[in-house]
Amino acid sequence: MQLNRLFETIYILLNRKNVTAKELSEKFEVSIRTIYRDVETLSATGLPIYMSRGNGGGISLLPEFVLNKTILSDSEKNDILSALQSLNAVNASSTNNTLSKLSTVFGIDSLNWIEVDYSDWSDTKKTVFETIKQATVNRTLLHFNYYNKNGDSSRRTVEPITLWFKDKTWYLKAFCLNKDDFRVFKLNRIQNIEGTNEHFEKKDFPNISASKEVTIQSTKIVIKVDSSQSYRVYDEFDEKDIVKNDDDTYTVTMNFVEDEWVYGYLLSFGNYAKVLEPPHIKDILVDRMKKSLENYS
DNA sequence: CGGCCCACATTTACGGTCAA
DNA sequence: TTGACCGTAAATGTGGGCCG
Repeated sequence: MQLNRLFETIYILLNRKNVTAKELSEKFEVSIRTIYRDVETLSATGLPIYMSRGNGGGISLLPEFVLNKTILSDSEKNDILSALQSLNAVNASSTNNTLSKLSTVFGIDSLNWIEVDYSDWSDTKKTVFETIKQATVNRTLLHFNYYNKNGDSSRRTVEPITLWFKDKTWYLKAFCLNKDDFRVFKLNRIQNIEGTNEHFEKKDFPNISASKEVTIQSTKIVIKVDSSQSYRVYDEFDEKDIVKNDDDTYTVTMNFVEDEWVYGYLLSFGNYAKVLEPPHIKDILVDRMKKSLENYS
């Protein structure tokens, strides 16, 4: 990967609306295939780069990106220039280095600081996650159907801000255009997600505690677990939430958003755990087990 | 003759593989 | 990492024939 080729490509794109891969390949004296690979790399940094086919087609940056001064100021353009010059002078070598410089210049925090292994996720969940990730990085609007607790669905258009992992579950912090307010969406309840090319100005998500609207109501649940499950207890909970009892059992305190998942999760301990608090969850679980029993009798 | 449609050509992107 | 080669797809351009 020739380093400054990427920078120069961007610089050319900033000054020209469109350039074909062939043209670039001739300029840089590399093959067309290499140019396409470069574009792939640039795209991976979150740069809104796209290509169009046919006569008059070629490689370009999203016009909003080039024109919008808030995204790319003159000083940032100068940054690119100086980065180019310094690279020419130093002749540095490392793709990672290039990518992080690019990210810095463009103010895009899309580097691989986090890795999510979703090999055992369903295709739907993967799609939802990937679409949100792309839209968050590129700051483009998202459309999706959202199911609330009661199973009612509504079509939403949102400005994604952050993917958020809390209590073993993924959430999306976003600005909802339908409600004209900030909202937190549970990924599991999102369906028929669609990305768009419509850009938006990034807003800062308000402090959770400052806004009641977006507070996620979690329930304090206390369970007593058999010692045979110690591997699960220490694997899945924080040490400070685990109390080892004299009778060789564990008392675990957890805070979860109460929903189907939690009931299933608690039941997954089978007869090795017992819910101590709150009473209403106890009742729900008893009810479920009774119904399960009926199914098998 | 002018306008329309269709088939074909051209230009460009896109992804895979393999060897250097 | 790159280049060479392969096939494929999509958008656009072109030319010829048909029809009113």
